[in-house]
Amino acid sequence: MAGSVNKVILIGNLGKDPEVRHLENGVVVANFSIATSETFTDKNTGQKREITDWHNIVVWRGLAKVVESYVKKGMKVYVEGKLKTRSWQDEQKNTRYTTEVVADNLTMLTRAEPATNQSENQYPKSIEENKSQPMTQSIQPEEEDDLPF
Amino acid sequence: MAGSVNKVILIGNLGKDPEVRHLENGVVVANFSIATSETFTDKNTGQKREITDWHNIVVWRGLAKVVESYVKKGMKVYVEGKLKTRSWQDEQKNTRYTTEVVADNLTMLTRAEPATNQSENQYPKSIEENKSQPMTQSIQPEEEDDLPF
Amino acid sequence: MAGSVNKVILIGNLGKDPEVRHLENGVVVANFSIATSETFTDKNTGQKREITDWHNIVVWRGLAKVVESYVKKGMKVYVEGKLKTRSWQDEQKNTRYTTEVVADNLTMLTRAEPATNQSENQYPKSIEENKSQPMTQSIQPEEEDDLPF
Amino acid sequence: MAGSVNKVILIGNLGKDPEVRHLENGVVVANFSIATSETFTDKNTGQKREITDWHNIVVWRGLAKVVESYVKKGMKVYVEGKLKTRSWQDEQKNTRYTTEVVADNLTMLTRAEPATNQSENQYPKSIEENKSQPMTQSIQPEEEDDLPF
DNA sequence: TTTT
DNA sequence: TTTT
Repeated sequence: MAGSVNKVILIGNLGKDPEVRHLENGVVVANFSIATSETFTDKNTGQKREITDWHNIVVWRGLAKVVESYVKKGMKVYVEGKLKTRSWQDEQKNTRYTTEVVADNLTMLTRAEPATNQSENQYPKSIEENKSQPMTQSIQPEEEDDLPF
Repeated sequence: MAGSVNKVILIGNLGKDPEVRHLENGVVVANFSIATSETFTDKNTGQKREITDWHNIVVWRGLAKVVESYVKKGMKVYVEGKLKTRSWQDEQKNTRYTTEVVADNLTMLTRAEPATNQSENQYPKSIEENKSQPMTQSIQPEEEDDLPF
Repeated sequence: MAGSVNKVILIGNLGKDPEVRHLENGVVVANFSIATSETFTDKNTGQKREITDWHNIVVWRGLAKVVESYVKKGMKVYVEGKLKTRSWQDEQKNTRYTTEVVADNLTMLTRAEPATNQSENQYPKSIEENKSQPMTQSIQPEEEDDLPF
Repeated sequence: MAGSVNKVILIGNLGKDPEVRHLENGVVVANFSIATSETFTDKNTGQKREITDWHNIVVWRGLAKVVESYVKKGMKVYVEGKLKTRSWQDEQKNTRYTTEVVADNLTMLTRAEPATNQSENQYPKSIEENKSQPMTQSIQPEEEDDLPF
């Protein structure tokens, strides 16, 4: 179909570290999920309540490598991409559907630190060295809080 | 969580007429799906191929009434809303998930004609006359209140 | 500055045919403006009124060539791009500012017909025939290549 | 015109504290500007360069009151709104144009501290105490009514 | 599973 | 005028 648009814009925090796979052909894929939330007033109780939505994000190739190196649990990110629903077979041979956001733009809104498999902060030296490397392409770290006003 | 954004922007065509339900409390809900597509070149064959994605749209209340009256199969619409994934139980008591776009803004990009139950094109005269009228204006939701999505 | 986003999404109709320039270095630039409008109720008179906003669009290179060939006065287009404000000197040597949308994505929402210099509707037959052809496909910037999502 | 869309999405930092005016009819308006930037490689020198764009933001009513209380110089914000160009007369009676983003949604991406008139960091004690409070939640406009932009 |  |  001609003349269509498919665009998703999200800002949210990662619930876990990304899962990164290096495919046999050398292509890299990263998956992670981010939470957004909204507050509303419960009609019955009059109380404020918060609803959290979780969004599955997929990134490919160069962007996946950046995610592998810099994006991790708890960080806030801006994600721009397309909605894609893919089908798969479950164990009972039912067709099931999963909707994901295939991101083609990602900006970190939290200060970046190199991601590690040991997310409990025991960085090996090689990762420390990454700290002094320039950031890859359009993706840059960002200071979110503690501004010196 | 503070500081999150959840926004989807789609332009696509309806595959079928919307399904509209009038709930017992008087609230109206409309569901429909729209297709977006993108073309890409198949790496192996060098051929152009088209991938179509289908998106489930939900609209509530006043916007649902407009959909009921004016939006139907084949029309192209602009939809703006939020990504929501809801869980439900299938017959085998498995938890399953469906992702939808809950729209809070909808603009018809095809000239509107009143929707009918006879979507097979037997328009009464008054509707034929509408064909020469200018396109219906942009539609906004009348309220943004505590919705139980 | 890291972590910034600059995005504009417009759907509107062209007021005039685009102006296209071929620069000495071979680069092509196209300029055109599109109108969006919104209706509101005048507080004093209770009357519905419509406000029209005009937006200056700039497209470069391959996208400008497509605009040159297919986009013309009256067509409805989807435009996605960045806000840019540039300064210039008027005749009295005052610094003045013009804000434009530099588009990197453009989709025709009106059935495309090849643009002509005779925009006053004296279409040669070959263009009339185009009227029955399916809408021209979505136009993407050059860098969107064969991705196997 | 029917079927139009006018949407701007920005993430950037405020260059100065907002200017807030309380109009005679009680309506509040806030103006501020935010910077976005992008980096690119200079074709001639091969050097990385950064271009900063400044965007004029206007917010009305309830949202302006929140800006008055919480948003200030240096903070990073998400802004969603409409592009509006208004004309005015300069001293030489030339018609000039200014383009602004009239925001209807604003989310602080920096931890909020109450704005003060003394923006030179002489916080009274009560405001220091506020520093330990959680970030203000996402801010929505309380109404979308007949605005005289 | 995140975040305030 | 911001930010890194």
